[in-house]
Amino acid sequence: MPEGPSILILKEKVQQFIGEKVIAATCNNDTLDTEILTDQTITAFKSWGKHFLICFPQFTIRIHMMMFGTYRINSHTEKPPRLHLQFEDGELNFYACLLQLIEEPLDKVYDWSADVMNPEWDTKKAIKKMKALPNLLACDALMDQQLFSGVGNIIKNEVLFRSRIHPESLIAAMPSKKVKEMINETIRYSFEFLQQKKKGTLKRHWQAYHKKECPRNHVPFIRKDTGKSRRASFYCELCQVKY
DNA sequence: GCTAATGTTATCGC
DNA sequence: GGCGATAACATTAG
Repeated sequence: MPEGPSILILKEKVQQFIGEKVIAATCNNDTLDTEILTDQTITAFKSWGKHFLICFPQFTIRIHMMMFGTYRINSHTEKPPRLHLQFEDGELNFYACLLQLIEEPLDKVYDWSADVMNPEWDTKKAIKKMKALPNLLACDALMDQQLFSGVGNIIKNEVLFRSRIHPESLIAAMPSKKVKEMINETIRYSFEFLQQKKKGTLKRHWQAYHKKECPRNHVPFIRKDTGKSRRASFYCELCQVKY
């Protein structure tokens, strides 16, 4: 279900529960002791990349949707939710996700400047981190959640196509101007993704992801599992330069 | 009915 | 112990 932008949409949709007290909570496996949630009041919803964070006064619940995670707000499906939060007036349900209790302060756990959609995003820091990885490929860099938290396979493919970079390019071989261009496009496209996802027009505007041919010169796209993660890349050998 | 897919973590073998 | 490769998990549109 989610790359970073989809988590921002979730965060927006649950704003009504801030300040609400959990009157009951359940978990359909034993990955979280939900007893600690009873009578606790939600102080905030936060996100770091693909992590969705439900904040309580003394701790935070981390939710990761993986590939197939879903949620329902003030409704539920026929299946028992992984996490169910019952409020006086409403309910929140999460399915097929990973749950984790965080007891440390979030600022100690998360580097907010690594989240491509966070206002604290830090391009210079990202470049510095990439320089420490001499064999890093562009496709792996974008998928690395420590470098570009929130980027998934869709954003990766669209960014590489739009900035005309071959997925198997060596970051260290790219001119610094090109690296910056890739980073700027990552931020820009992530927000475009957000707007289009909200409008329901996301798929319609894909230029590379799952596309058959290059919209620039109409040659067939190469589809190849690339990089350490071996995730599918869709790219044009004519216009995407391999550094 | 089968396949593939927006992802991460655990485990195995070297 | 560290590394990479592989398996495991879980959902649903097409």
